[in-house]
Amino acid sequence: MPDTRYARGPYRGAALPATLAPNRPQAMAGSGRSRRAMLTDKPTSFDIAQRAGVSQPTVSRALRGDPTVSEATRKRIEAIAAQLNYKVDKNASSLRSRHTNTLALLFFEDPTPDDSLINPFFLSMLGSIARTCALRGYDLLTSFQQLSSNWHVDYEDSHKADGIILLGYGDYETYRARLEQLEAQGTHFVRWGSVQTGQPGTTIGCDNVRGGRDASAHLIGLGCRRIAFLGQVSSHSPELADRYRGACSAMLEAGIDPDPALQADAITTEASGYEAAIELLRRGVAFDAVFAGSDLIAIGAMRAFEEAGLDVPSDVSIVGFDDIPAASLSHPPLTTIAQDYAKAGAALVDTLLRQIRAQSVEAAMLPPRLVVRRSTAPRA
Amino acid sequence: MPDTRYARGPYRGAALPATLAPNRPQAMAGSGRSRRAMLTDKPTSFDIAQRAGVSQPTVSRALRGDPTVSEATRKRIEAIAAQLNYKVDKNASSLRSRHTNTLALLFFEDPTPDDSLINPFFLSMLGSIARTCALRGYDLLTSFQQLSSNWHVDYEDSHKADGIILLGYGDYETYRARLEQLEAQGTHFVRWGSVQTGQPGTTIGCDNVRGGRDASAHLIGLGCRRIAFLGQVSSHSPELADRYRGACSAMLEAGIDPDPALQADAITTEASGYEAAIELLRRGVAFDAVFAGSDLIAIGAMRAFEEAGLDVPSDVSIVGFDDIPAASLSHPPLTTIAQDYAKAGAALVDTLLRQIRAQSVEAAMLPPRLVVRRSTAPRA
DNA sequence: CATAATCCTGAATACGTATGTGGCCAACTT
DNA sequence: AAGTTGGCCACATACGTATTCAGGATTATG
Repeated sequence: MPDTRYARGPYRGAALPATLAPNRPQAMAGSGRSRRAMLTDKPTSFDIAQRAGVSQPTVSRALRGDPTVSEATRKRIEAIAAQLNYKVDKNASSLRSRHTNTLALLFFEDPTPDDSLINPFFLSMLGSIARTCALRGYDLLTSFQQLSSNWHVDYEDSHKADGIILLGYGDYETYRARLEQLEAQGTHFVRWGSVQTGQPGTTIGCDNVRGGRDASAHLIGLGCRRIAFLGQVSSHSPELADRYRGACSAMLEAGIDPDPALQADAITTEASGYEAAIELLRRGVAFDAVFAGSDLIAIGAMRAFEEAGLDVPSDVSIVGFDDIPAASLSHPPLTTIAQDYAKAGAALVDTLLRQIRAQSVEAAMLPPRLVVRRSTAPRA
Repeated sequence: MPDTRYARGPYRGAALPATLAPNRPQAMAGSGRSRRAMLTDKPTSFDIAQRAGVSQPTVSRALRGDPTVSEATRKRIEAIAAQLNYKVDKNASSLRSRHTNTLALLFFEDPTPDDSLINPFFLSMLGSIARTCALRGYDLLTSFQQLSSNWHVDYEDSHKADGIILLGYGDYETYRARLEQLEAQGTHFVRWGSVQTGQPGTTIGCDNVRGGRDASAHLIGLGCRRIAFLGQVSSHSPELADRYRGACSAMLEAGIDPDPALQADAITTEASGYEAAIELLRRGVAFDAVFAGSDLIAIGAMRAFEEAGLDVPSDVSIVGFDDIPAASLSHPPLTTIAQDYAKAGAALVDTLLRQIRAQSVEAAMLPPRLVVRRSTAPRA
């Protein structure tokens, strides 16, 4: 096998024929370019350079605000660029500079690959993330995938994005394996989730323990003593487990012993919340309040209670978590622990950008906020 | 001014010195490349070529399934590429081939640039569009902007995307100007909205007239005779106007004369629906049913009616439009006209792709579907 | 067996930008 | 006035892939 077959470059060291010049010989002295139709061909930095009487590199530098270009030259170039409606070619720019000014958002929800049932909480987050990206001058690539797909490994390798934001619920064991893979690759990424030590990558999340504590404290303050929790508390959904833990600690502080019979598993869907409430009722244990692991669970539970003839809040007070848009539209409007979408999205984007720029990053927990609506009331 | 200053290419036609070869002289015969650290450097098609004993173009062809590459060669190349975890560089690929395999989604909502109040209908659409893009092998760039921004003109010019999907409500006059600008530029785009003749570009939308007719027919079938409409009917929001027109035609067919006093303006928010219902009550005109221009309007109206002591559906039946997730969670669950998100997203993406591929495209209207829940009931 | 058709591959090069380096000129130093 | 500094800019080139063209090898054809 000849060792020159895979050589880079056209001539492999042989002298170049004098009749061949590299790079667009037809554009010599600008004549070739001007023969082309300006209406169909987007202008390039060479076109701008030609009109401005400068070289192409000067155009590139001027448009990016490089201080080595004089003010007068820059102004002139900017004017011509605007006039010709010139836009920097993103692909060429990224190819040369090795960064894309684009972030990727991976949105996964393993148990529910159904279009319409995307958790509203994450959709609100998406809005916030998209807006923050725009403010920072970054584009956002969005993808909805199964957690088990290989989507995440592609994005940096193929230079589509400079970093990845991970958003979603899913089985935490699968999730963790993916995170470790990303970290091993050296991919820049941040995730939204339960903040715990010893996890791969950087996590931004709500202070779920404190949120759970606040929810319980609110109910206890209303005179409730038998507080049920609806939501999975296994290691597969760390957020819900954290919320439960916070709730328990508030109860213990108030001298209430958390009763395992008052906890029923549910995942974050309305249907699952409905089922969990039915299960709770079936057990026949007394309760005067429900802390639901999420708003969707709470809304499902309220439907079950209504069907069972229980009144919210006079028979049972309910607190949710997330403050999704539907929470204020439910009947009655739901008392809940709000997460600040705007801050959360900004924190995710800014942390990722710091990581991309090789600045120090650290996990962060955002404070939740109790929003009292009409699903909770003092005990009679 | 010398006329060679802006010339393309390094030598401006002079004979090339024999000692200089274009393109990576240090990579001659592969030696330069192999000196670099493989762990930090992503492999290129040259690396694959070297290991496979073929040239770089053959690698490029093989990985894109070009039939001129023999099966044996392709298999070998694919194996090596997989082993080295090689990924085609998106920027280089797009730069050379002049297409990006990326679509852009522009999401605007002019009156409400607020993060949290994004219309849930569009968020559901986003999920469907993202999923369809993934199925078609396209990436999706997402942006939330004001309609008045210049976002849309950038995307094709800077070669970030091959086409644009426009989604959102907003003042139709501003909107139309933007559409004309896009068309003049020759940008590939489709929009979701009211399908009308003589509009710039290609529009995909729900058959709003038929939806309005179905909603009214349903109410008439329940014995309602005084049907109010909540929603703007001006040319600024053509969808709502279409829905109203459909409602009126159903009433006329049933021998009912639409009463202008039974129409109150509202935009697509819960708050606006609430206000419109208050306004309707204030007028003191009798009505036995409400057709709301959207689910959010309907939910706001239900809140107003509850506060006014009116029972839904025994005092007044209500029909919404869109079937957003919250519609089934409201109290009572909302009868509404459903739009098929999955089909809508697929239609938008596929129409845009046809346009990009220079195939024939045409506007399309998707059939709506009446979903009866508990906010409507036969008149006593 | 010569010639044509076919198949496969390599050589050469373009895509449009960003950036390291060197050089020219004017404004300064001693 | 000779040397020195910055300020600005042009030159040369790399980034990694896709594509056109031409040619070698193989097979089909007469």
